[in-house]
Amino acid sequence: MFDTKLVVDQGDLLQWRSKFKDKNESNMTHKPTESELDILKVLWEKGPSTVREVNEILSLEKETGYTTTLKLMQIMAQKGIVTRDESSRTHVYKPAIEQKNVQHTLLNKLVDAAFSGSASQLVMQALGQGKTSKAELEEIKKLIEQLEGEQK
Amino acid sequence: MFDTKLVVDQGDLLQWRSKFKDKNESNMTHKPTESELDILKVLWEKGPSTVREVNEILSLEKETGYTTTLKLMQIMAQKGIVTRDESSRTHVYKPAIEQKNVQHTLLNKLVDAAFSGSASQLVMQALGQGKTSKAELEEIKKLIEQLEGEQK
DNA sequence: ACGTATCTACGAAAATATTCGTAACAAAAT
DNA sequence: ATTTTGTTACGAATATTTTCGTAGATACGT
Repeated sequence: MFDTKLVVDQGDLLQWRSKFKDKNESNMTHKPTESELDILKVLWEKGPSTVREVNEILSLEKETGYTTTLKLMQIMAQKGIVTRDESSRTHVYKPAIEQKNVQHTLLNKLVDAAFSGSASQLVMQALGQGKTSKAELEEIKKLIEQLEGEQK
Repeated sequence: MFDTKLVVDQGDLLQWRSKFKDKNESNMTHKPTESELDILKVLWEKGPSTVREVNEILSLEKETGYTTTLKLMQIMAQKGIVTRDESSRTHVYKPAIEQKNVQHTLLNKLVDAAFSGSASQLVMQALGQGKTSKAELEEIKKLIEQLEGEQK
């Protein structure tokens, strides 16, 4: 028997794994990379956009080559983080994951990684920065009261 | 005139920049990598520790080679993220940056990256997860009231 | 029709982060 | 004294993320 087909190096294996993931766990908790998140941010805020539009906005912050943005968005499409409308020549991309979901994932990661798992620590640190307006504080207080009511 | 010394490629330049940073901005906002953060977490929680101790704890979560942990901690020492006591043969490492600082940095990064700059959005999302006890909610409410008092 | 601008696809280089093998040495055990 | 164990240092291999150059195709202006 030949075993040629069974010879697989680790690199291939890892690549295969991530492809598998992509296909089968489309509703998993995506962890966009930092650059990907930058792009998502634009799409969430501005709605469906072309590569050029996204690149223009990113360029305000940071020198960013057009093909760099293009490539990233292509990768994101492949990963299922965004979808794109290819009906016209210049494709239009939109997010395929909700901002809420990503917030949820990253928040938990942060709580776990830097706040010893204590969400309230994180909240207090966040409030302590003085960036929160009186109205927002009121709103948060309301939420807390509501939550306290729910708890038995 | 010779201009040989002025020929510098981009790779070198970037490397030089990061070295410069390391030397001169020791109190800058360090952005530990994910692995580095894992290690810091242990050091913050357990206090000064040896590589073996850290590695043992990390191994509970995830297969982690001893020399991998060692190398990471050496790099961190070089970056100034940790310091180490070399007086005995087995070095003892301790954090050189405060958990508060890292929390602050990462929190701001997250607010900016995923919450469109709105800290209150983040807070509400965090509270909404139902992971916060009644006592903690009370504490947060007190903080809010205190903050409201301060604001003119 | 021709040239210019714009777009996608793609591969590969560069930058960054992580993992690990090996050597050298010191301490401890036998 | 010799072996075994534990430790650091270090370089290199892997993996991941980011950047970019180039080719080919399509639209647009003249």
